[in-house]
Amino acid sequence: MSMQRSGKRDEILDVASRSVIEKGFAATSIEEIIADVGITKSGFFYHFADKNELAKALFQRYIDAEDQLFDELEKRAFELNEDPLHGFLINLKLLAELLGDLPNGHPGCLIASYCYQSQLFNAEIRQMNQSALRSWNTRFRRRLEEIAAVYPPSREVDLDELAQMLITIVEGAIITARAIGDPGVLPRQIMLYRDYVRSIFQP
Amino acid sequence: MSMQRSGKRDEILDVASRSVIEKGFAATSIEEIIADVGITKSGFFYHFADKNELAKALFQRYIDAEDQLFDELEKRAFELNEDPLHGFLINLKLLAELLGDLPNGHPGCLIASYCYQSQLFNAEIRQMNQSALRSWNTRFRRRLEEIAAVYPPSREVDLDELAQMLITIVEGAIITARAIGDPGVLPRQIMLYRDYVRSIFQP
DNA sequence: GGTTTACTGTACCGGCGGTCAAGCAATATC
DNA sequence: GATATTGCTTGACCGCCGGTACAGTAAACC
Repeated sequence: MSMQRSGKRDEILDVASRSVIEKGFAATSIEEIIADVGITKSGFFYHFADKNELAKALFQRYIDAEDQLFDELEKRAFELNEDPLHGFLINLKLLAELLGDLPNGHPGCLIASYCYQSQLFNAEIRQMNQSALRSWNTRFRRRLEEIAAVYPPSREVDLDELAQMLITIVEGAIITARAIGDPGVLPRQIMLYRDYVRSIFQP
Repeated sequence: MSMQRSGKRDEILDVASRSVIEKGFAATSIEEIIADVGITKSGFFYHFADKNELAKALFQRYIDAEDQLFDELEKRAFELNEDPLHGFLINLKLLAELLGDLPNGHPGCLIASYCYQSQLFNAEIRQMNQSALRSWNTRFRRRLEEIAAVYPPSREVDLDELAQMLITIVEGAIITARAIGDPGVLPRQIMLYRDYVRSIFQP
């Protein structure tokens, strides 16, 4: 009986993460998680003080994974074309493909999920949510500023808002995709955004 | 003591609707609703067989209100300018103003709220969700088709996807607005969509 | 005057989030 | 080889909440 240190904590996070994305945080019961993991209730509360602490850990995990994903996509895109505009357009194409290719569309976004149940969480988690969104916004805005420096925009547009538009569309598309049961919405909407960006910088 | 017929049912819906938009459905307890309304638990279950029936009624109410709102905005817009493109652009402007003007930004969208907690609800509600989104999509696509008939698009674009983009952006903007605590996101994102539409039909 | 409508009152059930105290086996430290 | 620490288990318990069951009641409608 090999007793790996702290093995159950990760198992809890794995099981909980799947359940939360599928059913939402509120509908994910601790009793269900511990049954899946094969652990007792006290075992759960040994690792997490309460359900909020579980939410926090899940959230941090999700944000880190998304950050890494964005990093990799950006890197691959700009390896293919180092021009700021065309690199970004490739980046968007890769993003569209990735989000369209996942098993059943995108698994859903914890940001939005948590946002709609914000009263279930404390200020700390809402703060994490906010700073994650801001950091993604900054990431995309910087890319857009690099583009604008080389390709003067055909009409005046606020680059911060344009960066926010990508996040907005991804969040919104996840919702509509789930609601109408068509995972194709996500890649198609990203491609529309891509078309819009191109129309601004390369009319 | 004037006993108006079925008065409490509406009161329940009013109170519940406020709470659901603010906190989410799961975090809205029946006990809290009945305390606010000043009713007993049995009184609640006289009107609604279970919490799911409450969700259904709230949802139908929300969809009807949104439908009416879209109707009015459209009517006002096309009274100001009957050209399909300019009428639609005014329609979007009015929508942006309305959503930016509401007390604390938009109160939130039940569609998305329910979407992220879909396992809490039964197939009937998911069906309502789906058909509401489809009908809004059709509404906007028809407008875009009328525009395309007069203003041939500068580049090929799927009008159904373009219609879906508006819904996607509104849903997404509600989320980002809430998450970063800036109600201005909603009108600004709609105005970006407006700019995109104009760039397609009137480059 | 009888039925229907719109509730109230009371009592109860099971699931869930959460708490508390004690114990125990494996590992790390002295 | 004793001792502390880590990572749990066992088990008992609390209060809130969704939901059920059923009897009663006052007004409104026919």
